[in-house]
Amino acid sequence: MPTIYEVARLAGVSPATVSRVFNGITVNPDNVIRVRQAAEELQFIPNRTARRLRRQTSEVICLIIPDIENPFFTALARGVEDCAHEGGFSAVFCDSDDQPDKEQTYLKIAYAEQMAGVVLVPTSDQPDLNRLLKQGTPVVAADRSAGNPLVDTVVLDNFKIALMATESLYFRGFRRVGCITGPRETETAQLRAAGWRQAFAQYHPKADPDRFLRHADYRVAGGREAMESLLESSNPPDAVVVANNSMTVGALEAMQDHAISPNELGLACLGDLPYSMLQRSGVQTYPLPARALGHAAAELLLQRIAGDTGPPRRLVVRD
Amino acid sequence: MPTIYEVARLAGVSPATVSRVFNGITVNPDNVIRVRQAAEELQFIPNRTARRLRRQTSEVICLIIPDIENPFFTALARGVEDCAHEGGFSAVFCDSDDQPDKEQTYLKIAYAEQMAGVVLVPTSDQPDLNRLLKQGTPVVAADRSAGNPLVDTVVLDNFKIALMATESLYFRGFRRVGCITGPRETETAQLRAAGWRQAFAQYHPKADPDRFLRHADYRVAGGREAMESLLESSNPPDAVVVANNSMTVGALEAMQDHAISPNELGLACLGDLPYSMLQRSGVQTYPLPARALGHAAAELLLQRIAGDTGPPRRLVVRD
DNA sequence: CTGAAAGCGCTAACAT
DNA sequence: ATGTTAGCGCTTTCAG
Repeated sequence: MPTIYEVARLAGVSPATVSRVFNGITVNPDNVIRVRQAAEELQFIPNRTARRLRRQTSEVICLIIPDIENPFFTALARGVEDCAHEGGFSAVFCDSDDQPDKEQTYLKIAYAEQMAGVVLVPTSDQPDLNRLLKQGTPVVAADRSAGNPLVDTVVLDNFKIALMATESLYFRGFRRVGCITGPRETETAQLRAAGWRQAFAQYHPKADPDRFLRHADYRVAGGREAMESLLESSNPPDAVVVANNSMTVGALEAMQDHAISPNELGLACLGDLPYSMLQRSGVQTYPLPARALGHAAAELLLQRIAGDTGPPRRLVVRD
Repeated sequence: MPTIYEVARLAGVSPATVSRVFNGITVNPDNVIRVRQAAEELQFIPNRTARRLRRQTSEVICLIIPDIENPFFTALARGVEDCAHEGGFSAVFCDSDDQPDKEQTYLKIAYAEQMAGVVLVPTSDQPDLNRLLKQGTPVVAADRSAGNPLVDTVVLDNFKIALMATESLYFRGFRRVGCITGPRETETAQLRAAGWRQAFAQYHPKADPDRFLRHADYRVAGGREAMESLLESSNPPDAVVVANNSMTVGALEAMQDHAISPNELGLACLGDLPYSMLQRSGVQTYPLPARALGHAAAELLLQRIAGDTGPPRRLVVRD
């Protein structure tokens, strides 16, 4: 591993000059050339560890997501990566696997590795960000808030998305639109349910919405059970808004078991179905702009890294 | 950011002792306790950058995949992450986005960041691994080889998987099984086609297999076009082996356009279809053990990191 | 078992 | 514009 010193010797300059060349600081053009040649010859790449130790920061940002196998989060990751790239940063991804302690581990690593910043899709309600923030490493919460008033948050307009999906089902002529949303304690699930509630209340001011609402776990099996439960209720809905892609698949399975087609029972799905197959199944999908979400979160993060110290912001990504 | 020195002062010992405590080196139990307390009090976390600079290596391994939105690679990532975790390492993921220059960038970063090792799913034929290898950073190629006889390689048995998928279609009674495989220059695509060829030749010793084979790009649209092309040929197959999940979706779309059901035209898909929906569509799927592949690759990598200097190995993951 | 001290490779004052 | 030098925080000889 050649160092700056060897390059300096070969180029006949001081190490500082080599450093300057690699940091774009004004240097005599002649020397620039000689340094570049020497570096080329030695296959020199600046050691980032040393640089980082000296500078106390890196050019790497870290994205922590709860599930690397979920297309929503990988699309988000793409957005982060794209933005980081545009800004001259690299992005690395970590999978907290929906486990708060793994999340904590990766937060520690981000701290100990002196990452330039962190985009976090929180899996725990109160991730411990103190160390990171105290050290001055900016953190942006994406998709859901981190339960910390100090960190920036970038989210979707979950309420409105659900509201519109519900209304569109009514416009299509359905009469009683139910809802399958995510876990009770999850912010996005609450907001999506709230959006549905608003539309529902408008059409059925006297009805009890809870009879047409189910909480599930954002997974296929949960969606299936929830749909079963709705179908078996005394006064089943004739259409359902499902709060994410996986549960929609489960819902479709349940319908298939009951030999009900999406034409009879209307279905609106929040989030992309990864394969266009399903789009053809008659299910109305409302793609969530996951990539834009990631991009916006990273953009805000880069601003913070660049020194923006304004008050914490809450951004809503519209598309 | 408290340092080892502050902990040392608070604990009334030398920095070296603090270091030893954090590295599991024998230290007087009393001192261990005092150090731990002091560290706790100061919220001390050892600075990995400094450690890394000193030790010239880290406890982080890096996985570079060509597409973070492809479920095959994310499953592979999970395998890597699991294995790293078991071995006390952390894993970070990078997305080369199928672009050789991005791949190169991330390889440079892995070098400059002194990652402990790299699992690479190569996107270019000849990624430049010299620096990494010269420095002694082990690299394991996963899924396809890196065109470098010096690096370990962990792959699936693509030939056999395709062979078996083809045969199973014949067993089910189909008479002419065609094949849609990946890009001509891609190793996995070649091997899968070869597996199909072998079975095909057995049933049709005199036929020209190329009339029943299509190369596409491993994507939905490509699969669709390939299926169109097969359907419109003069003597279309009555069943098709499709070399990956995305192309299978495309193939199904084409069939839907022609109002052909998977019962009339048999379909075998290499790789999981992410949503069980499709499993119900009558398509026979041959799940690829992507997670096991990632796990095996990481396992081999950790062995190398631990000092195993045996000759380069080529592992075939069976399940 | 413990401490002192050197040094990993780089950057950023400070001088020149 | 360039060189000298002092660290960044840690680990690891080397003495004791």
